[in-house]
Amino acid sequence: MTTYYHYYDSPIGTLLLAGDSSALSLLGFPGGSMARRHEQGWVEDSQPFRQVSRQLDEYFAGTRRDFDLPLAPAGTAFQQAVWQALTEIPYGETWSYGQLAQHIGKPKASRAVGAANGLNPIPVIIPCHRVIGSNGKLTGFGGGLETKSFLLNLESGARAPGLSFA
Amino acid sequence: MTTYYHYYDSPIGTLLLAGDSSALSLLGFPGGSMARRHEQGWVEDSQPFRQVSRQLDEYFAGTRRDFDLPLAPAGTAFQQAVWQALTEIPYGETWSYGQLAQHIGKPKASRAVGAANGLNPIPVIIPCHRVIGSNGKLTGFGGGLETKSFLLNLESGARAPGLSFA
DNA sequence: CAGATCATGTCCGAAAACGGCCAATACAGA
DNA sequence: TCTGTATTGGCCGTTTTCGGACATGATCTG
Repeated sequence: MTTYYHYYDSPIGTLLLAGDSSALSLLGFPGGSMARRHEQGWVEDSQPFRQVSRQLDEYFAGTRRDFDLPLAPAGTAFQQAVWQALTEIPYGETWSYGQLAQHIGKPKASRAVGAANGLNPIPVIIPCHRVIGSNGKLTGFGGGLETKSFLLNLESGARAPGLSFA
Repeated sequence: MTTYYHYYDSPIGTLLLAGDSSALSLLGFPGGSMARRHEQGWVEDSQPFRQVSRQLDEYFAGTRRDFDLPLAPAGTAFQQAVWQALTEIPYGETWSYGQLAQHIGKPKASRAVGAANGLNPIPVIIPCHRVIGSNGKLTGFGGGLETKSFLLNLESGARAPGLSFA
């Protein structure tokens, strides 16, 4: 099965898109601690990512609230459950790791949820940025906390998204 | 890639042959400690094993001393090296595990060689039975020591192969 | 309020266990 | 002496096991 990839320019930097002809399996930040680059054997081709790119355009423009794309993130059953649950967090809302844990029927697995969250292969589209600590702190994000903050601001409808941490 | 299998009757019992359309990757004894059976998803078909069967026929009849077949044993680099070296032991000869270790350039790895030997996926054809202890004892064989003895007797040209252990 | 405790799934590195070994000893028997 | 048979300690790759570390949070203790 051939894996295709394509670099997409966005307000939060250049993003790596990758997947096969039927579904997206990876969205990576080239920089930061979770840096991902295309691997040997992958084929550069923007064609399979036309839908993805369009919907990302709309999302960053603020005109799209939900993604409608075939996704194929690879992970364990538990991780799949977590990522699935992530897609059920409404645009603009934030849940705590504990709430997410409850939502998948494992109330005490909040920490494991955090770990699974950190391994989300398709951030932004699978909105792991909508999960924050129960005390309101952002606590972590593969693409950097600034990016997490940016996304939350974007979704909050702020006219001029700042970098308000705290 | 489809995996084919076929059961082959031999003087040392029924043998399981398995592989893809291009190479043999497994020869298993259905009984004994190292018992192997065909797995789910494999396809029964004697066709891919015509060459293998013919050469085994000749080998057991005593009219073939070397096999000429495409093999694809799966294993680590070290194991591959050991199995490769095995094929260089002449018919009828026996080496010690230490000699084999030397032959692959790791004189002190005789013990590791023994372990790799025990994982040989294609016994008989890859002649792991030609390796014995430096003191002359047979020490071990997946298909049972009797089988190992039988094969060595066969290769020694004995008219009526007995089960001389000692 | 600041800290300690515990529960949870997964990954990763370290450490230990486990063999189809072998050469160097130590001894018992002739 | 000269055998043959146990015992010991070292050697090597692979597999298994184990202990932390995490994008946490409710509860308990001082």
